[in-house]
Amino acid sequence: MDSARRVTIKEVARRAGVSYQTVSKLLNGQVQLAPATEARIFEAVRELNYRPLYSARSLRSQRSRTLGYSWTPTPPDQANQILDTLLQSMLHAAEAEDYHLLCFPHHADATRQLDSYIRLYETGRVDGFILSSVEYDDPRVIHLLGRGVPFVAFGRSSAGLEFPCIDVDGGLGLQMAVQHLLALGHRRIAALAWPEASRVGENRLSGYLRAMREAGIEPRPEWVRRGEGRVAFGAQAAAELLDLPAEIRPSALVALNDPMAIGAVRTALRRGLRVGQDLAVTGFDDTPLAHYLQPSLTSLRQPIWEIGQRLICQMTDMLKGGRPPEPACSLLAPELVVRESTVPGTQGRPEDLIL
Amino acid sequence: MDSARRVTIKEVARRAGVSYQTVSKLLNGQVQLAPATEARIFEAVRELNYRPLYSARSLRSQRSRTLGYSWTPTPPDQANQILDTLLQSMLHAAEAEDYHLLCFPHHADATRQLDSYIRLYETGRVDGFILSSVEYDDPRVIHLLGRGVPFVAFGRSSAGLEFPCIDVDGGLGLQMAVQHLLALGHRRIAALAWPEASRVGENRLSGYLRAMREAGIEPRPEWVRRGEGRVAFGAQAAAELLDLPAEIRPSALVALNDPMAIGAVRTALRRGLRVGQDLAVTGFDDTPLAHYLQPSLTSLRQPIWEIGQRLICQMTDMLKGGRPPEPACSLLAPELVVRESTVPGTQGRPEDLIL
DNA sequence: AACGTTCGCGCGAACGTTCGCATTCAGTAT
DNA sequence: ATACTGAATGCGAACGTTCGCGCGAACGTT
Repeated sequence: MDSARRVTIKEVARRAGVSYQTVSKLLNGQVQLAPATEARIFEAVRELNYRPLYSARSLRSQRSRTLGYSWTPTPPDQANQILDTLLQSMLHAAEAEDYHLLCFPHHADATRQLDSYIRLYETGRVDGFILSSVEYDDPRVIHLLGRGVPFVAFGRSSAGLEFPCIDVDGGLGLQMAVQHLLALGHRRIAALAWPEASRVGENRLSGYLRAMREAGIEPRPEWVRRGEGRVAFGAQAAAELLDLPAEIRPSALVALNDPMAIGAVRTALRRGLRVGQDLAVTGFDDTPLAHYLQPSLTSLRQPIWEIGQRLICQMTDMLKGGRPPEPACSLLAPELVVRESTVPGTQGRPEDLIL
Repeated sequence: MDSARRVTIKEVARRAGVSYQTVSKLLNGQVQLAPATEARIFEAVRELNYRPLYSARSLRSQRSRTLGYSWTPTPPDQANQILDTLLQSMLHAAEAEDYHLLCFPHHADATRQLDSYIRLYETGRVDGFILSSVEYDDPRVIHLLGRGVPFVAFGRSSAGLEFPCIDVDGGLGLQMAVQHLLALGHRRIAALAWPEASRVGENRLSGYLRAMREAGIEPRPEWVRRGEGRVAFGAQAAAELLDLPAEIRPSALVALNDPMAIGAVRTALRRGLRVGQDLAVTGFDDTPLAHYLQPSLTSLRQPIWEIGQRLICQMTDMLKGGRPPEPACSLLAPELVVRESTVPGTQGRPEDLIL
C-alpha cells in the first residue's frame, strides 16, 4: 500500500518519448519546444501526476525558494491583530512568487536567536529573511549585513545601518490627523507623545509639528505632552491640557498611539465633555478595539496587507536580480479611519459594544 | 567575495583523516567511534564551521523534517490572540524535535486549498500537517486520510471520521465553572448556549447539565437559553432570565463564550445589579479583553501552549514510529480564571481599563 | 553549393548527502 | 594455528533534479 513509488522525471520522459532533461527544461520554461512534443510532455505529466521533488531541485539549483520569518511573541493578555494579517499577506505574496515561508521560534537570548538565523541560512534551508520588530542597532541586522545574507525589514533601524526596509510613514499619518482636525475647524490642537528617545515617536511627532506650521499655527510648548504610551498617562495628560486657560485650551488632540487616546477620551467623558465636539481625539494603530469603543475612536491604520506584499516582493526581487541589498526604504502611508471621536454619529456597532 | 565555497562533508573528512561516510554516520549518531577519531571529526567540523546541506540530506533520506500549517485568517477587526501563542508553542516544540514549520496561505476555495496540501506533500516539502479549525466532514481530513498523509488536528471532526487530534474538553470546562459557582453558594444557575446544531456547543452544555445534576439540582428548561454567541444575544437572554419569578430567577449564569457573558454583564449593570454578587457571570475562551473589562470577567482559558506542544509531539511521534495514524484524541482541560464577575474585588488593572 | 544561424533536443556531469553492505582488525574461543 | 566474533571504518551506489554544452537538422543567405 505504501509501495506507491515516486513518479520521477525520467518516467515522464520515457512516456513522452524525449530525454528527461528536455522535460526538466520545458517545465522550467528554459526552452521552446515543438508544439507536438510540448503537448506530449504535458500530457505525460498529467497522466502520471508528476510532481518534481523539492529536495532534488533545491540540491541541484542551490536555491530553496524559501524565506525565514521569526517574530517576538505578544504577551498573552494582549492580542496582536497585526501578526495574523501580516503573515497571511506575506504567505499570499510568497505563493504568487512561488516562494514559501519557513517560520522559526523566537528566543529571548540574542545569541541563540542569531544562531537560528545563521543556521537556517548556512544549511541552505532559506534564501533570505524577513525581519520585523527591528530595534536600534539590531544584532540581527548587523550580522546578516556582515555575512551578506539577504533580508528585508519591517521597520527602520538607526541611521548608521543601511538596509532594505519597509516602514509606515508615521509623520505623514499625524499630518493627516492634524489636517483632518484643522478641516473640522479646530485650531488649538495638542499632542500626546512619547519620550524623546523614541525614533518612531519623534518621527510621528514631526508630522504634527509640520502640519500645524503649514497651517500657520505655531504649536505651543504646553500642547506637547510626553510620557509612556499607556491609558493612564493619556488620561492624566488630557486632564492637564483641559485645565489650561480657555484661550490656549486645546479643542482637539492627537495621540501617538491608541491607549493614550483612549485615556484622553475617558478623561473627557468624566468631565462631561462631548467627545468629538468639545474635544476631538485621534489615536494611532487602529486597535481592533477602536471600532467597538463608545465613542468609537478615529485612528490611523497601518496598511499591513500591503506591507506584507512589499516585504516579500522586495525580497524576491533582490533574489532574482542577485543584486546587492539596496538600502532603499519604502515608506507607506497609513490610512485615517474617521470615527465618532472626531465626527460624532459617524458609525459604530452599538449592539456589539463592549461595555 | 561571494566565492565563499560551501564546506562539504568531504572536506571535513579529509581534515579528520577518515572517510566522509564515517563523518556522516557520526553526526547522525548511527555509529560508535573510537574516542580519538570522534574528537578529530568534531574538531574538524568546528574549525571548518561545517553545516550539512539541508536539500542533500532531504534528498537522500527522503524526509523533509518539516510540517505544514495553514489557518483560516481572522477578520481584521477582531484580534486572534490564539494564533500567536499557538504558533510560538508549535515552533518551539518543533525545534526541540529538530523539525520546522512551513506556513502556507489560506484559500477560501476548498479545491484550491486542498491542492496546496497535496502539492506540498507530493513534492516532498513536508512530512505531514497540523490542521486547525477542523469542520464537520472537513474535506482536508477526508482527502488526507484517504491518501495516507500524516496529520494531527486541533479539534475533533464528526463521529464518522477517526483521526489523531487534540481538543479542549469544553464539557469539563463548564463543569468547573458551575462547580465554582456552586461553591460560592449559587443554586439557581442558568446557561447561555448556542443552537443545538453546534457540536462544540452541545459538548460544553453537557458539562453544565452534568455538574448541576451531580449537585442534586435539576436544571430547569427556562435556564437554558440558546442563540447566536454574540454580545447582543447575551444581553437579551440575561434580561429574560432576570425577569423570571424570584423563586426561579438565576443568581448566576454560565455563558458558552465571552461575548455572551459580556452582554449579560452589561444587562446586569444597566439594571443596577452588582455583578459578582447579585449576578455572577462566567465566560469561555478568556478573550484578552476579559482581563481589562470593568468588572473583569471570570472565564475558561484554553491551554493553547500545551495544545501546540502536543500537536507537534504527536505528529513527530507518528513520523518516528511510521505507525499508521492512531485515531486517539487527547482532551485537555481548560483553566478556570477567576475574576471579578464571580468574586468581586479579585483583581484588575483599573488604571489601564478600557472605558 | 557552401556557409552561418537558429531551433529542437540530447548527453554527461554534477549537487552533497545517506544507505546498505563489505572490509579490516583486534581479541577471544576452539 | 584456525575459526569466530564484534567493533571500527570504508566503499560504491543511489536520491531526482538542473546545468552547461554540444550536435544534428532545417532554414535562409551569400
